[in-house]
Amino acid sequence: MNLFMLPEKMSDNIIKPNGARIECRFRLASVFILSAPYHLDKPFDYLVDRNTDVFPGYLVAVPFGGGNRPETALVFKVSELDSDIDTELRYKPISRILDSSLALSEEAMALVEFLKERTFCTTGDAVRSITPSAAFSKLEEYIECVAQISDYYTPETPEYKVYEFIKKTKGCTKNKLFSEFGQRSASKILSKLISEGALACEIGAKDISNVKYTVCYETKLSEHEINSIPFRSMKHKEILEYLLEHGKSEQSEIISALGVSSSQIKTLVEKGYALSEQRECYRIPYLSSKANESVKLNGAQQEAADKIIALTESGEPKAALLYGVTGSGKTQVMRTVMKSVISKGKAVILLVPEISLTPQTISFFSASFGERTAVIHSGLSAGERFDAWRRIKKGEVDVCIGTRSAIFAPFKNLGLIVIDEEQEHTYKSDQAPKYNAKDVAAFRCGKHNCTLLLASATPSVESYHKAVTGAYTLCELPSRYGSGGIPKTDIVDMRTETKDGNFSLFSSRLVDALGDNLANGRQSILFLNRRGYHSFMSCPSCGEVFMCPHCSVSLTHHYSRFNEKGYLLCHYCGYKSHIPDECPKCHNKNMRFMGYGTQLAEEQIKKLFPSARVLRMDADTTAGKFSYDDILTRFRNKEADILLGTQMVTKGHDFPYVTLVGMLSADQSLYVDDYRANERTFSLICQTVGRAGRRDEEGNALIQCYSPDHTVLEVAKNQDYRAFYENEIPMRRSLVFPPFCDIAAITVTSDNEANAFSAANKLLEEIKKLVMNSYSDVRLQIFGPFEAPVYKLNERFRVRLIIKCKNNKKTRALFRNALNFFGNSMPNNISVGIDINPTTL
DNA sequence: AGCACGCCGACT
DNA sequence: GTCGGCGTGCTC
Repeated sequence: MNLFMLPEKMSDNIIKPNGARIECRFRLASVFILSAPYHLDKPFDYLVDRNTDVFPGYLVAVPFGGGNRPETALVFKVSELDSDIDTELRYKPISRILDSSLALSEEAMALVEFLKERTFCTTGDAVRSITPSAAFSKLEEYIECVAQISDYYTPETPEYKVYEFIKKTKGCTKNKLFSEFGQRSASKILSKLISEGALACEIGAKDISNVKYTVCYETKLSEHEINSIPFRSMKHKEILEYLLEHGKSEQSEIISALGVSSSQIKTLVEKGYALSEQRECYRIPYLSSKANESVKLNGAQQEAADKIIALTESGEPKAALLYGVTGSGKTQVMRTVMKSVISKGKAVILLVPEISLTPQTISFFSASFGERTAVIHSGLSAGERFDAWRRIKKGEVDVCIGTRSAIFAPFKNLGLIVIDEEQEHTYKSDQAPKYNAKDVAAFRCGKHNCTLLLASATPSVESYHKAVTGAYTLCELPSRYGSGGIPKTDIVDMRTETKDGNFSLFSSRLVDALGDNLANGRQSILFLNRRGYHSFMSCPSCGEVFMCPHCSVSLTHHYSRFNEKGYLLCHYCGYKSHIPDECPKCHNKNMRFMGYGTQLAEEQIKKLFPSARVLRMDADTTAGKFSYDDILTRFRNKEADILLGTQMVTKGHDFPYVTLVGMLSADQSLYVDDYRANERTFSLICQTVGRAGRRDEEGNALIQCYSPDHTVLEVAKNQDYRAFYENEIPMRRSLVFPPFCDIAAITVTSDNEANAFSAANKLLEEIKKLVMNSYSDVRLQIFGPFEAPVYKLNERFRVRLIIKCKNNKKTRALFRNALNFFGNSMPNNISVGIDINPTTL
């Protein structure tokens, strides 16, 4: 039985009497439907005409499902079809081929495969992240009348009415019919009339209208000829003179230069005095104009640059870690290496954290590389993103500067990938596909035989470990650039402040220092970490913080229906504890949850220094598109005395007049529910302290905290990364945290609490079974199921399994297997997701 | 995920 | 009768 549309000429497939087959008219294209959910993300085969050019990587429109609704799909294989009518009838034909300029290259296909394998995402998720998917046109079904409706239907019948409606409406879409006649009856009538041959359905895809054009004009006339024309309007003469002087010019240029209108220029074209031309144009958000100032590298910088350049010339995939404290001149080294690679005709991707992608950063690099620079970041409009992508694909660009997603920039000849501030968590995507740009970078380096350069003043423990163990080449920049030296850093014990009756956010020392700076007309930066939505519990008098006895991360407060106070939970192993009435160490009954915000700090500071000009910078004040940069510029121009903000203030902005930096509470990042708390705190302190005194004046840094004896504070005070690392690595090893394992967070979500838990338990059983049987060589340590940190979100309950594992092929196969166990029918609205090495739990 | 199909109760 | 709600099952 066959319900599909029949191929038109079945006679082509007749088998000859001697048994030899005539070459089939069709081939078979195996495709993935881009909108398919995980369990439907498998190959579907469609017929494609033998004479049509279709190759793996092409995007096509196909009819899908019972209603044959059009779907965009990715072709991954084209194969011969056995010319057997029965076989052929099993497939539907492809509707159409989408613009081949969007087709995925061989490397792009490999990247799709990579993302699917590593992040458990669907083909659609992968394709959307590596192509400018906004360029995909929407598919629509247009209904047309192709024959007279049968006399059988009199004008009163609904069939007749539908037919007439379509006849009246030009380009009637299926949705329009549905809204007019109701989905149920309309679709019934539609399929009836289509099968009777009166109507036909065609899938339309708007071709990429996303390309923007500008009009250019030029003139072939000489000055003499222009002068001899009897112009009615002097404007016309001006325009021609302008064209004579400037050569081929864009319409917008002429308009703004001469104050003329476009119709005046068009008149000249009509009269034959000027020629017009459509030129594809790009929407480029930032333009570089600054001249390239070349800076001489110092000895260590030159040495590091030479070492890395040698790697790029090896013709093999290599990786290097460029480590140097704030102000040691990493950027100069990066730029030198980039220049060297580009001079050899290769392309470079430079990834920076979102927050550092300021016009200053962009122009620093684009000044060196000029017009052949593209910028990609999340704030781009769909059109801008598409344009950048096309320029890169056409080979018009040597450097792509951008945030996470820029790692997919479609260069064909990569020579170098640089990841600045490599420890930043923004390189990990927290939406599907949950990839880490570092992993993608390593993969692409393998494909292109190019070099991966990670740069940081405070490398991640994982990366430094790789450098120490030899997987990465380590390049160190020891000395601080300039004569300022490391700022004088002091730790302020807030416990004594509390004992002395000072309950404000500012210690008396910080107040004094701020007052001095104000009096001397110098600037100060105050940093307050407000990361995370969960509060940990601590004792204000002795600084004790409740930690998980098994994981050395702080316990997090959760609400509970059974106990009004709630309880404390470890997000790594699920350890639960009741909320204590008093501090177990000093028996203080005043235990409290930590956490306060920038607004409170701003209020307090205005009370302390009514005349001070304060700029606040956090997620709230930087909501506007350019407000972030605005604030930084205003501060740099000395329009304020104090810059108060969250992590944004710590990034590598160079403020020459800042001599004082204060961290209001360094502990806030030390006791978050994360095994990387130490690493983050160290990094934050180093970066914050680095803001002070970048020029010749000595800077001062004050670090306020409740646990001044903590090792991390001690080593961060001296900016001693090596000491931090030596302290951290044995802890990671003994507690089994990365780099000594990988962490898979499996989240089961359901609108029903009990269902979520039972599904998580089923999944747990399934994983255990798999480990017992065919995956006996996979070693896992499983925790849970327990409530996810955000237990209830959007009326859905989230339950977690945390699995320590080794992220390799076999382990991923096991997870995939376990996921497929839920397989085709996910019961009761349950969904499951895996995040490997998530940044936040 | 969508969408059809089928079963059921409510209603012009 | 028919419209519209929801449960079930399928998608080349």
